[in-house]
Amino acid sequence: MSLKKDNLTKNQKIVLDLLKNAKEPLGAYTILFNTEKKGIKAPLQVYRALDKLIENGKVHKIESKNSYVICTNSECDSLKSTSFLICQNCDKVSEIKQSNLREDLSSLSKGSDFEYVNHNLEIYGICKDCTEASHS
Amino acid sequence: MSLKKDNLTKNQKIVLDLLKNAKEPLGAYTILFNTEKKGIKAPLQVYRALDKLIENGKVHKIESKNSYVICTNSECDSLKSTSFLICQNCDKVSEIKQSNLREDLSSLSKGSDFEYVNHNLEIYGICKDCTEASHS
DNA sequence: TATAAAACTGTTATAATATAACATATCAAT
DNA sequence: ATTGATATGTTATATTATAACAGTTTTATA
Repeated sequence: MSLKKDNLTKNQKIVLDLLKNAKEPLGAYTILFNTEKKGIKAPLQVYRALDKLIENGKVHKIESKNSYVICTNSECDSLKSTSFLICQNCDKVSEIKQSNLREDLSSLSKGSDFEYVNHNLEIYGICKDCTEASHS
Repeated sequence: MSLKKDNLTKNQKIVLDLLKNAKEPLGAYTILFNTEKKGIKAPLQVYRALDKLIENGKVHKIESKNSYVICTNSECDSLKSTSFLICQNCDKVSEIKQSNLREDLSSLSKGSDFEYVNHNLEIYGICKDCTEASHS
């Protein structure tokens, strides 16, 4: 029957759990330091877990920060494309869920005779909370 | 009179010249190895030159590749935002020049109560040349 | 249920990317 | 000429990521 098992392995669960509770993106070595008590001892164990979690679409990498966040986009149709709003003040990251972004970028690419496959969008600015805080 | 001098320094020129002639994005250490004959001897000299060139908008960093390209966008209004088409086949990079992208992303951000400042967009796919080559 | 293939683990070492710290030199405005 | 800002040269080190290899567990199926 070969029902592809989707369960996570021990190390993958440890890393995913940490990211679930993180308030901002975490670097691989921050993940390492915070999972040592749970048995993860070497960078490779972290990177291997991250690789699989990214492959599954459960985690994304923020390229411009070399750090990792949990996927919060339940309708994440495209595993390989990512779109983020990153607050320059508090470092919080939120995922953009607008579904037509993919189509928009695809047709934008077509305008340059470029065949779109996936994308990585990182928008920097100030989040709502920080804007409000500065007005008070 | 204090006319802000915009001329580049020796190291900045060396690095910029190399990038001008590059067919694809170059990593900092590739830049280092290729400028040693011109007198650049240490990573820091490369990184410092790159920092300034990026600040001037003459060079951009491709975050997902940790590499650097010359700015080819003459109307580059926003020094800090970048938008690229990156060919997965030949590694060639072209800059997107569509001027309303900035506005589009800004209003997209507003929809999430996020105050847009700048962005970094990396679209992966297949360039025209590679598409044509594969059909022949 | 034996077994082979595939996936995951543990570990050590090392590669690739980037910055800190400090001394000196050059530039540019008064 | 002097000062303040900016650039340079250099050594050391920090940060991020992968290679290589041996051993173990899981999974599919013969």
